[in-house]
Amino acid sequence: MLGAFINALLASGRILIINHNDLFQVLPQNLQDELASMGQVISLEPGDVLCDGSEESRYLYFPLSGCVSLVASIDGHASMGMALIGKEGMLGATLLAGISTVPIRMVVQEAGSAFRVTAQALQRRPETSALLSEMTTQSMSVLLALFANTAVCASFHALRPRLAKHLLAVHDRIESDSFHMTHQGLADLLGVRRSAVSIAAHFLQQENCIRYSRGNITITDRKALEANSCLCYRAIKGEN
Amino acid sequence: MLGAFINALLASGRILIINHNDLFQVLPQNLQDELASMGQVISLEPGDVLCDGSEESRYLYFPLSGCVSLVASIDGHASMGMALIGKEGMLGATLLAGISTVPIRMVVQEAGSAFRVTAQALQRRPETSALLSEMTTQSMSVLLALFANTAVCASFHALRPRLAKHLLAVHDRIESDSFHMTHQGLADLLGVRRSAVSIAAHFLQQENCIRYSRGNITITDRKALEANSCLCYRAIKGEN
DNA sequence: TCCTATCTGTGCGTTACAGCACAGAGGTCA
DNA sequence: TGACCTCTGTGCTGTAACGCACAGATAGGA
Repeated sequence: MLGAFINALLASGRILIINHNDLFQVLPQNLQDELASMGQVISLEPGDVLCDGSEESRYLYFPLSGCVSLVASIDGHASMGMALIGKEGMLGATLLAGISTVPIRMVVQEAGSAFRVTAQALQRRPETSALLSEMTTQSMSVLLALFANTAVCASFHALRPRLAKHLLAVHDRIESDSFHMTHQGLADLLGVRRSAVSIAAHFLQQENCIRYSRGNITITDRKALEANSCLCYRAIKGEN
Repeated sequence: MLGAFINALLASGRILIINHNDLFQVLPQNLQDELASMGQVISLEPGDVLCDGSEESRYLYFPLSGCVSLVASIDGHASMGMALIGKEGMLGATLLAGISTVPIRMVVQEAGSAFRVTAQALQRRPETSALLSEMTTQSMSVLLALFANTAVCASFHALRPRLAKHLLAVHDRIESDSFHMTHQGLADLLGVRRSAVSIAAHFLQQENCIRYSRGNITITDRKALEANSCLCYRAIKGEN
């Protein structure tokens, strides 16, 4: 519903909200205008699957708020969140080159909105086509670094710092200090048992880093949370 | 020294060995010839670092034989092999878009040779420039799938099947059934202790899948090795 | 208000691997 | 031949997380 509202505003020409995405902000105004006319703003609701990895992604998404996680899975069930993308990035470029046999789903984590445009539309005009290929390369390069970090971090770091890192990553991408996320949801993204997350989260709460209750998590002390996260968090902050 | 020999052959115009790389084989002959004149064949020796991740990769590498692993690291020491690239792929595209703060090194695992060319050279001509961007996108897309698989596999699968998977991946990329690789080397790529690899390798030897001694590994029963590997192996075979 | 589904706390045996240490075996070089 | 180095086997304790199970707490709907 938020999406429809934003869309109406966009259509009315009174607000160019798509420049809420960092990638758009750096573009010249005329290019922003042109892009805005090529796609539309949609709303992102938690659990929405923008692309399930088995089909080719027709759309590019530029989140304006909220965040989306890239979830990789094997054996049909074991899965893990590889990266979290918010308004600092884009989605969909990953699958331009064809369908991957290793399915990577794009799942909305926190509600928000995104500007959506088809790759086809961008390819029609030389300027936007050049822009597309540049953004695509850039975006995939960032994802490679994020994926690699996630892999090594998951192998070497304990759950607690990984949890802290993930919570910080979410916090970076939303406006509020609170968001909705159950222990089970976190466990799925971190690739561990729910009970393990409960223990780690309990500790972070005792340390007054966070407060949570029935799926509502609040970051109460960001500095303390950073102190409990692994060094990866700082390492990848420059990445986006 | 093998590289120099190949290079001499190439220069002599008597052999167009660069089409040993699968990506080249599909190109029209005139484009192959043109590309061949733009770069040179180099030899790959185990341990060679083609790019250490801290500098921008000036070259693109198209392996003709042997294999190269992409190694990601964190905290300065903990590291893990994210993907193995042989003559089915290319290297260097990953870092075209800029320097990554998550360093990914390209380390030669098995001796061989590669065709090397600067991105700059390819960008000079429209045909090769278009080819470059297509190969880049394609290559990064493959890497994303491989990275994701490595991450999830490392999180959910036991060491033994992962070891088997890795040995199969090496076997796929070299001519021989034997290759040089110590338990310590495998441990570094798999992100585990050397002693854990020793135990897993010992088991695979008892199962008559492999034989090894002082760094020389021989695949004696590929089918049996496949039976001991995780399903990931089959999943990613279609990926390259 | 009660019922029910969801979310969280927690316990316990099991397992895989960490982390360390040392011994023995097989090459290599003097 | 002997000294040395590298590679592998193996043993030990410690521990993080698995896998499972169940109970208590909370929210939301009937």
